[in-house]
Amino acid sequence: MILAKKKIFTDFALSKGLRSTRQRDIILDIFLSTHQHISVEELYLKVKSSTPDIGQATVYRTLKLFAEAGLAREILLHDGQTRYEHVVAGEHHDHLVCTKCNSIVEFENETIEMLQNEIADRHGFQIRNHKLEIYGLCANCR
Amino acid sequence: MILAKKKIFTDFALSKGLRSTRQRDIILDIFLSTHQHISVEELYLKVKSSTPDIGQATVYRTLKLFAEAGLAREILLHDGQTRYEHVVAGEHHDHLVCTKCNSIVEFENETIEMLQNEIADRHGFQIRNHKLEIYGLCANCR
DNA sequence: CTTGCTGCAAACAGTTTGCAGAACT
DNA sequence: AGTTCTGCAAACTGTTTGCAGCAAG
Repeated sequence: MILAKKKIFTDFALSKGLRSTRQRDIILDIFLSTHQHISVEELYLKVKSSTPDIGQATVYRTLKLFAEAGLAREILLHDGQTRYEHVVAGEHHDHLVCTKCNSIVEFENETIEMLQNEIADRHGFQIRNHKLEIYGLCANCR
Repeated sequence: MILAKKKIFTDFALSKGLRSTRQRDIILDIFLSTHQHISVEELYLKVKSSTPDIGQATVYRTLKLFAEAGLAREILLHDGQTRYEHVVAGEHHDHLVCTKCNSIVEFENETIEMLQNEIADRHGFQIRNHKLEIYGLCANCR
């Protein structure tokens, strides 16, 4: 929910002594209005077209903040760009990535999550987050 | 097994009409002698110290060939470098990555692999490979 | 008024590429 | 001989950073 996310960021900003600025508000709004895995460049273009005087360094800096605040997550695919996706509390989805058309299907699987916890426990490892990507051909491309 | 890997590459080279060169042999030897997830830079340094006249462009180009030949796999962690790991036929391991000390523990889990196949089937997706990384704190760092 | 934030441009890091000469078949 | 491969350096791409001015508290 969008308002909830804004609150997460406000709280984070408060706890870190960060200022609330026009740029951050705009970038957050636009980020929240996107879906899936947006690259910094793509987001920058959207921001630019709504508010041309925002620079891309700010977009980079702001997305890092979002990630730190826990409302976005960096993901690395194999296209040389850093992408960000929304973090939804308590939910975690993984990705089927088509290597031909680059489409991405998200899925969730409780059992896999559970197994991961078991594995982590066995190694004395404390999970912060995880990433599962399956590469191959999607239904259309095969 | 090292000889088997060399054969994989020889066969691949043959099928693609690639030449066998001193550089590729040396880089392959050194790559096979490494463990875990070596970055191109690290490998280049090893190569350089054994054979100073090999350039890093060649190392980059050669590692791509290895990946194409199926004996290495590119992995992206969050440190801005592309790393390569060995591909062992029929085996697939995943990673527990410590976000503090950057250590990596490998693990394997049959059940997760199975579940992945199910999920892919359900989406009409044909798996080529996959990547599961769990981030958090290792036993030493927590 | 103080300090953090921003835009700009320059700097950076990792990777790729053009090209002339060397090496393989 | 013909073609692929290599080393070098320059080019590129995505990202980060220094700094002077701007804006929030």
